[in-house]
Amino acid sequence: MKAEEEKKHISEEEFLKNYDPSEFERPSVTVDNVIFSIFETKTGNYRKNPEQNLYLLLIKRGEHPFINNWALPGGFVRINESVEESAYRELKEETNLDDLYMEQLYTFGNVERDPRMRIISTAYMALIKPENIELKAATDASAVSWFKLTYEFLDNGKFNIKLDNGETVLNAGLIFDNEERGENRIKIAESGELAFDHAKIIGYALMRLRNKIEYTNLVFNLMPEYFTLTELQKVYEIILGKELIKANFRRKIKDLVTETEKFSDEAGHRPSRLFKFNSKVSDI
Amino acid sequence: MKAEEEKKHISEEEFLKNYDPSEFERPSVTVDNVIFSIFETKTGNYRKNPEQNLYLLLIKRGEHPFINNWALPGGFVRINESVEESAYRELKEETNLDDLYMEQLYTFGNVERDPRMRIISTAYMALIKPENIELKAATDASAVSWFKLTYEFLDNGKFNIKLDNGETVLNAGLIFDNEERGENRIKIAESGELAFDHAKIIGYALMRLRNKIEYTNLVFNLMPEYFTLTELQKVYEIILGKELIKANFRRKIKDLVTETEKFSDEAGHRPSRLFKFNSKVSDI
DNA sequence: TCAAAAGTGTTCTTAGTACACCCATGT
DNA sequence: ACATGGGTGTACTAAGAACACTTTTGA
Repeated sequence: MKAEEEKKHISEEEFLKNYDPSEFERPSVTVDNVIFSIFETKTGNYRKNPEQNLYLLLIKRGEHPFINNWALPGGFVRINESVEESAYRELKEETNLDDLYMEQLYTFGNVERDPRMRIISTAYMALIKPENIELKAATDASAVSWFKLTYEFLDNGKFNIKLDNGETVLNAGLIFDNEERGENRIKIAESGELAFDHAKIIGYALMRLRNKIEYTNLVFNLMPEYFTLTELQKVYEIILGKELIKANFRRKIKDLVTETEKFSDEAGHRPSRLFKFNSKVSDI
Repeated sequence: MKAEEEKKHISEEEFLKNYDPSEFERPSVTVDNVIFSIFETKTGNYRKNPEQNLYLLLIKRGEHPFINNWALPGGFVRINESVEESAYRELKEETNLDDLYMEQLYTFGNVERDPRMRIISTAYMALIKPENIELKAATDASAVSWFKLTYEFLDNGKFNIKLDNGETVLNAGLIFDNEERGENRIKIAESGELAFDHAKIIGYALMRLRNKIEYTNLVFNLMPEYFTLTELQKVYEIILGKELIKANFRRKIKDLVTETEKFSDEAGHRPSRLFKFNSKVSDI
């Protein structure tokens, strides 16, 4: 590497040849993907806009442990792929998509988080555009399903997540504990048939999404190419969990979007101009 | 776990007994700590305040690979400790401190990041108060040293870091590439005798510190119990890399600090009131 | 006396909040 | 006609930026 090293008794090359990688007992490493998207559902009323909701992709486990519980899609990091490649590969296996946003969320490394053995898992958060959804059929006897995600904050640091795919409803309860550091800042009060510590991971992802939507252009990754400003506002409202005032919202995001000449029709009210995003923002 | 599982052919208990954890070839997992502190150096001029600087703790490697280069303190995650415990243990081994702030930074998982073997490393950023520094003597023939850290942004996404411990000067060059995702967003142009990808990790930590100082109370962890507002402002200025206007700065942080009845003396100018921090801010 | 830093006040600009109003559409 | 959402204006408040000035100290 550096000239001075050549002078040492053994060279780096020689050192590497003699290095024994089995010297340390190793944990396994997996990735888990928290995949969000926004879908809309038509309402009965011809005047009303379709209802938009936040959705999360889960897989029903076909094996022990946590058999028949729901889990985040993920898998083991292979020895010849980077952690990111691994997350991306798993994501593609589940969603068949290329055009998506992915960011590393957090690495969960508590000793007892998997009953099988010591597993450290790096979680990723992915956002995919609704127009791109093309869900792969369930593989190896395990079901894949999008769950509508709603959540509410309670008073004493508690935080409930509800996941509903039309058949199954999962209710998870989380607790913030500011006395704790790192991974244990969020504790699972009620796992609600979510496997492993995945309720906690989902909680982390939600918080990350909530925070970053305020100061980045993350939403962009949840929107189709053309969208109305009301649709955009609704996505913000869903993620932030509060209503926004239209005029103020529009002033705030006006530099992020570009007006087009297209309009949405098919509505029992005044047609709405379609917009596009015009830039990205760095987000380290 | 759940009642329905009991009905399955094999129980979870039985499943775990037969589970073979050696089924997958596993990467090794390490932690690396980016440990920052602020030290002050007296100036010759009796009127002037001491100069404050940002420092970073590095270890001189006594072994291949990267022998004689400087590296972040860290080590392997043991099979019976969480990743956070591991980072904390390493931190204590190096600094002997309890009272510190630590947060997970990022997990670096590129395949070729360690020439020995496949190593995934979870990096942590730690902030320690200058009053607490009690540096452990160098262990196992490797030197431990605080490096003064300065940095500058260049035009085309480039970013230079200079580390100086009085004897050795390390110059690292990093490049932001917004086309890339995740770990590869920052590339190493010049490693400057920093081992492995540690220049990149330091770059990540610096960016994190810069960003979070704006919307959290992280600085608190770099300040002594009592401090003047000018000292506090200087710490902000060092980390943000720009000068701030005194009156505006004081208005901005006025709710974070509490006035005390103490004053700093020993100066060739008007004595300065000492303040304390009064609250913490959550920072997920 | 004076350099250095402590400490406060003023003015202008920008961003955020709340609310009120009019417009266009399909049934 | 009318419910629904599209679209814009106004008025107030809070936060941010730039600058100017006074005060206090030790040598």
